[in-house]
Amino acid sequence: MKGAPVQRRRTRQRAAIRAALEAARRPLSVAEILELARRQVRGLGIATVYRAVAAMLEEGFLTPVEISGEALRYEVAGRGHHHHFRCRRCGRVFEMEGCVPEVELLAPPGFLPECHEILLSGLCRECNKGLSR
Amino acid sequence: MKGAPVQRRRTRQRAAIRAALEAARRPLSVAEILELARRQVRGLGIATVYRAVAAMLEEGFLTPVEISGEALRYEVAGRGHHHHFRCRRCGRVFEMEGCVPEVELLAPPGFLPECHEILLSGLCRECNKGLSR
DNA sequence: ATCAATGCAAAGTCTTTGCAATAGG
DNA sequence: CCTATTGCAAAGACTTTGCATTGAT
Repeated sequence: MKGAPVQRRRTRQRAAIRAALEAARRPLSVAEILELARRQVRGLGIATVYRAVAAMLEEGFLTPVEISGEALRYEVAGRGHHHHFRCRRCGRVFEMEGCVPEVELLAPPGFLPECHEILLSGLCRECNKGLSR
Repeated sequence: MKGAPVQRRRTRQRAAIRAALEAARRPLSVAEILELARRQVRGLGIATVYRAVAAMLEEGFLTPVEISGEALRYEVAGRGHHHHFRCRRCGRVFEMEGCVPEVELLAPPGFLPECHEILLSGLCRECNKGLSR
């Protein structure tokens, strides 16, 4: 159901968007991407970000990270299985390594778990430090 | 900063909304609440659902359940700590008992986890049964 | 020279708000 | 009666789409 792979073109906009996502090392929302990428491409339009993100998701460069109610975020794909930590103070979302596969044992009888997501919330290092001293 | 507790009134609309949430035994989205509650109160407006949900959140009757990207859902509060299972086939979200507190050990050094969410995805009992036979 | 990609503005969604009418206490 | 609540419609916030123009190849 998927036509030709569509030939992409390298544009300043998409390069900036890609760079922002790679540099961030954490999931970014469209608004965050726009803000960061605009530093390199002034006048960058929000629609362009949405379209670029859609294209990058399609090509598999990005993966959606859907954090609780908040705006959908995107991160560079292929970083392997991992989870996230959201800081309740600064609102940023960070990647965490490691996993606790046993969580799938929580599934009720008859249910078939195929994958899982773990999200911790609290204070990130910076905010934790800032408050405690 | 919170004025008087505000006196609530018992209306057919809110009763229907409350009943829908209690009967469902699982987190419902605003759209789901509207659909279910309309069976009892025809002409129920979506704005009323939003306002009722907001009021119920404020009084602590409901808790928001923010499942990955999808619409925010709400469930009756006070059922104790638990997690959720989302069926990728029928889209419903179920409650799961139990917990794996060790997940908080995943937090990076310096980070202070305060709470966590675990979401399993896969097939619910009905969908799993339906497919395997 | 092509046509993918862009920027702007219009169009959609979903959620919130304004307001006159309704109805609970 | 008083005013919280409702339903409708208008207003917002966020995302998608249409289209003429730009720019990568």
